[in-house]
Amino acid sequence: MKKKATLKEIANELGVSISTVSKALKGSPEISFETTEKIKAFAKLLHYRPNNIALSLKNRQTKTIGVIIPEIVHHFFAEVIQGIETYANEHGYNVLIALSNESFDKEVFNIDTLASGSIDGFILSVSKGTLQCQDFHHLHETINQGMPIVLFDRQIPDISCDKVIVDDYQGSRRAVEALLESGCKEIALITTEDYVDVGFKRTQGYIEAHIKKGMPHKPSMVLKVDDQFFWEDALESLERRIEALLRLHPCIDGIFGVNEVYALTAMKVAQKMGYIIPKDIQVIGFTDGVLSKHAYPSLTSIKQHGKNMGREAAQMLIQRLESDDERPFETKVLQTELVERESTQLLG
Amino acid sequence: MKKKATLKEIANELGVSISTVSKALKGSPEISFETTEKIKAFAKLLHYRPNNIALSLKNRQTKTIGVIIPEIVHHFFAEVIQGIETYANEHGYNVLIALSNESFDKEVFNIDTLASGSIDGFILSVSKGTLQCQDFHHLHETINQGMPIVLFDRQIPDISCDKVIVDDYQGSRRAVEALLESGCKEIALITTEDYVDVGFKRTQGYIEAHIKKGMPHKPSMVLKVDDQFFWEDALESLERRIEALLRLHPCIDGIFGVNEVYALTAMKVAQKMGYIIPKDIQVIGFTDGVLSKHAYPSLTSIKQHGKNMGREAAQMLIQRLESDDERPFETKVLQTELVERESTQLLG
DNA sequence: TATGTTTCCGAAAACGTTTTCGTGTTGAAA
DNA sequence: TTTCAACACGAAAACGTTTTCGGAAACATA
Repeated sequence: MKKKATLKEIANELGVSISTVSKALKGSPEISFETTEKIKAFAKLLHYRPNNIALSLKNRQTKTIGVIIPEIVHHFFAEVIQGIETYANEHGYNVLIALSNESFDKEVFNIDTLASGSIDGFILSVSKGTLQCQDFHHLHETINQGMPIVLFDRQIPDISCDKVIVDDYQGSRRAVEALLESGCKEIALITTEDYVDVGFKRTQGYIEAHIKKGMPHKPSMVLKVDDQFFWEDALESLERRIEALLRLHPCIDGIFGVNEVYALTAMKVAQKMGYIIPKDIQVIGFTDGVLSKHAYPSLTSIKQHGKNMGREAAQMLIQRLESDDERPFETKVLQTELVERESTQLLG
Repeated sequence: MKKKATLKEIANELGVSISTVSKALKGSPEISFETTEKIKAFAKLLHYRPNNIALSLKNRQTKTIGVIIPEIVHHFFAEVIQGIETYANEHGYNVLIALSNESFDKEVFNIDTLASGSIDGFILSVSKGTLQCQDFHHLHETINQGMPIVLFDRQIPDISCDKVIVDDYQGSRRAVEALLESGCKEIALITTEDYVDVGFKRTQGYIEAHIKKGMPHKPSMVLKVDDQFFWEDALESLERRIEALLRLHPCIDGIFGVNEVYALTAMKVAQKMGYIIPKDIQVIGFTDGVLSKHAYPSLTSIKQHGKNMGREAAQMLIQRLESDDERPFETKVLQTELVERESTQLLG
């Protein structure tokens, strides 16, 4: 590896001072035309590129915000990042992304490395690993250290920072209500274990919808899937469990999946078993992503407006970065939208 | 925003020197036990976190590699990043991701900001915008500046750096040959415009397969889609064009899509028109991602081994970073694999 | 000639850290 | 008492910038 050119080298070669080089390169009127030209030409020859890191050392800010997400394949996270990027770029900030891969250790590591100089603030969605071990010391440390954090999507209590979340409860309730209103009597729920906050809330919405409509909800119609590890045959295992559920309850005429994959897999299993979608069984998923759109039949789902979420998060962070007053921390709750496609026959 | 604690502050408060604080915090035996304890306690109180940026200024390296990808929603890119991360972490490097959103300007901007201090080297897949305007000055500058680059997936000629690519030509040829061998007579191709390198190569493979098998290939069976802009009704437009193609050639009994979405959409349209997959029409897609797996019927496709690609890229980059000798630049060509699922009835 | 005003440039500090090389104090061995 | 090592700590340089301040030279004015 060649080493990089510096102001000092240019200055030495040309027999001028470092300050002169710096000013010339910035086009300062202090420096004469000839000197400026000479320096610029030589800098170009050496492929000089200023070292911003030295700069941020001086300025104590990097104009960069760090985003840490648990997973990159997730369409929802991709949308959020789009939203963050758009807003951040409009306001002169750059965005850097790092992955936690749902692991507590990697989350801590990434926060540590980024927090120490590379960025001005964080936008992050905590990993499942962190949610499980309930260890938030890294977040507290970062906040105490004076670096603002905005949490999105996955909620955690007892942490003092801005948050943007989706109204999972409402969204899920409306979806299940819509199914009930369109005539479904027996709606299965495919959800995660309760320690995943969003899974829990969506489950709550499912239950509340039944209560509100005066319908009974049977716990045996709820399938809780532990998706902690993405082992090889996770999908097959899921399919088998769904098939068992459908065999056990032939009366099922509606399925609500707490995410795209659950809903889609359920639809696939049902189709293989001979059910016609949406005639025999109607299906709704949470999180509106590529899978829903490209499925056959395409999947009715609850859209989370990931871009908005990203925008909101970026806005909250940048506001806090650029003001000195200590405003109280906010929590923004974003509403969802029911996008109807071919997997349902809803009313209205 | 609170300001961050520094060594100097700790030193002043405790009436010792900066060097003493630094050494104490690092657990140097030079410093007495009591002093060390006192300093550590106080540092904790102040939520001190060392500023790595100052360090990388000294060391002239950051142990971080930058990855720039055109899009984040793409499953293939996600896999590549997984591969990069795994290898990089194993070798003590951190990974930072930035997005170009297929835009030339953003690619340049990201390279500029990252290149100036934050990272030691790049792994990147050039944006479509860059491919179109054919302006590679930012890459040349970065390389000349002494920062190594590894290009992956999308090829560009005349640029001196390491590259990792998929054998698009072979992969595509094998897929089409497999279709022909299983009895297909009329295979439609859905591909991109030729300026997208991978699209072009996959098209070549399609043509060569026909030539090798002594089958005629009709240009009218090839649908070239311009996917440069993801405008609102891109999908509907694609569907209409595929439908038109199928109506024009009722004899079509095989479809090869140059990516997941093309193949999947084709399958969906065919199903809507009453064709049974794979009995009436067999379908294969390039790029094996989530969509293929979750489709119904699931899609036979050409797996690109994104993780391997990421590993290879990371390995090449780190090797170059850690050795001084100027090895000649390499280009690694990775083979593909045909993953058979439900959308085909291949032989053997 | 003496004074003021440009014009052009350099010295030096600052940012936060690590590290090398002192230096002063102790205690022990000669 | 002298000599030496061990110990505990500090001073200062270095990394690459920007910026403030100052100063020398050239020129114009009185």
